[in-house]
Amino acid sequence: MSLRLYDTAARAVRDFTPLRAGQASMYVCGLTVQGPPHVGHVRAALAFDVLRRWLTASGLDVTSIRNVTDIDDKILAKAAANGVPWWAWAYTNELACTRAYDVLGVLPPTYEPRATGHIPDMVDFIERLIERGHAYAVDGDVYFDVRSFPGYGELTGQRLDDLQPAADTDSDERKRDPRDFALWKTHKPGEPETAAWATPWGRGRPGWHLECSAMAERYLGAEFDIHGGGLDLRFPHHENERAQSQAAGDGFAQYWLHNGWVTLGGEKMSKSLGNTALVDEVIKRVRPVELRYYLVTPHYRSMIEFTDAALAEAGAAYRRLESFVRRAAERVGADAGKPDLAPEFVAALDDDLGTPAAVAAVHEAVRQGNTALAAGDDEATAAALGSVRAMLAVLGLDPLDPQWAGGADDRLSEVADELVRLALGQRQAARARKDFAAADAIRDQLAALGVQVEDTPSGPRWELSR
RNA sequence: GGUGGAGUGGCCGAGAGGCGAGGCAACGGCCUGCAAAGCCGUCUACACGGGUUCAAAUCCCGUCUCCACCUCCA
Repeated sequence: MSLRLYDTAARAVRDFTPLRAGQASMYVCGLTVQGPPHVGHVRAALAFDVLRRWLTASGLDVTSIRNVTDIDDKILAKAAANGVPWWAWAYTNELACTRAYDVLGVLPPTYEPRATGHIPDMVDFIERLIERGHAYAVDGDVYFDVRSFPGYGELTGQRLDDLQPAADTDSDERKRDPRDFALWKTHKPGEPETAAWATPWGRGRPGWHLECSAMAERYLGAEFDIHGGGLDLRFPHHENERAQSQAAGDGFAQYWLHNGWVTLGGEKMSKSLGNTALVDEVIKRVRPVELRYYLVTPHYRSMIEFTDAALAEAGAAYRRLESFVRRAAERVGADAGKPDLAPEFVAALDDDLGTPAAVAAVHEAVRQGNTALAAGDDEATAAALGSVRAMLAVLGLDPLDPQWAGGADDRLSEVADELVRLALGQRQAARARKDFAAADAIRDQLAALGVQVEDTPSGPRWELSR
């Protein structure tokens, strides 16, 4: 395979060579379930969903792990503020995230572990770090000793002495270095008893970074291929993960991939800034598949500005592709044509997941398909249809995938189709006798109902206008 | 203070030394009874100032503007 990926650690595009031939392993940082997901969150999931689909399409057996962080300071704080148990708060939001992923066609990972389900793994991990001299316990807290690990900062090119001192207020005195970070936090008065687990250092809860190291090792082994997440996770989260795991003796990730932001008003969409567009809200205004197209079409490392106009354009562009697929499928059958990927499409995705050029290849195939359709060339139409559907499937955007079909084949829509055809029959009769006023009146009435009529060489067809 | 990004045509959004990505919108044409859809064509852009080169959006130097990370963040 000739896939090349941009590796944050190398600051360069590198040939992708899996550790185990024929297989690929990826760990993607999922969400801290402190609130419902916004568009930025799902962009990350979608970026790695496309990567996963492309690895699979390239013939690799992919194991994909995406974690859920279900215990942390903000979850405790927000749950308390809302008067519900922290675990209920976390689970409610986890379900909301899962719904958002599902509605956008993000394939479920091979496994989705939760931090709270892996406390023993974390305790083992901490013990290993202490034995190796990379961690120390103070009053029930355990810290990673950054000075003990010479490679600290290599992932993001930071030098320890250049970092702003951590603004951690309470525990500076007890740390060997201000940048030392918590592996384990002791239970504090006022925190729920249910948010504490027994350990050799006393009751407490895990620090944020540790869970990923422990869970990646459990499910993917000491070494694995790809570690992904949002750009904001590079430092400190991924730097710390890398330090922990390598200090503990693991090879850890071979490639580090980071996706860019979704911005709103020029600034990163984020919970703390409050400039978020929640997935649930957005999909009331646009179809989920159009939101997916908007998020998947730009390069995954680019920042994209979230605006209504951009979203509308993405919808229009997608409808062009969709329209061809539907018209071609009506003509030659949905499964006509071989699922051949255009060489430009393959080359584009192999080049660090170049979805923009890949999408351009899809549009080119659609243009050829439209020409074939207009010429009544069924063979060429079928070839284009097979190719377009296969390419869109890699991007998770095949309009005929059951994911996007949306309960179309129930009795009600059958009846609706018959009724529209009845009206269209009247219109055809009027056209035949050159009574265009009557014909146009029927078309206008249908349009008023949201039914858009098109006359094609093989007769009129209709669809709901959007 | 340290680290890393970005500025592209009316708009979105790629590219990263020479061959006009793609889409959206607009306009013209073909098709159509008229439309719609589709196809063809038009709109020759790369923040600014220097430099290197036969050739720069792309490399180098400088300037401006914006964003992000170093504290929780996809």
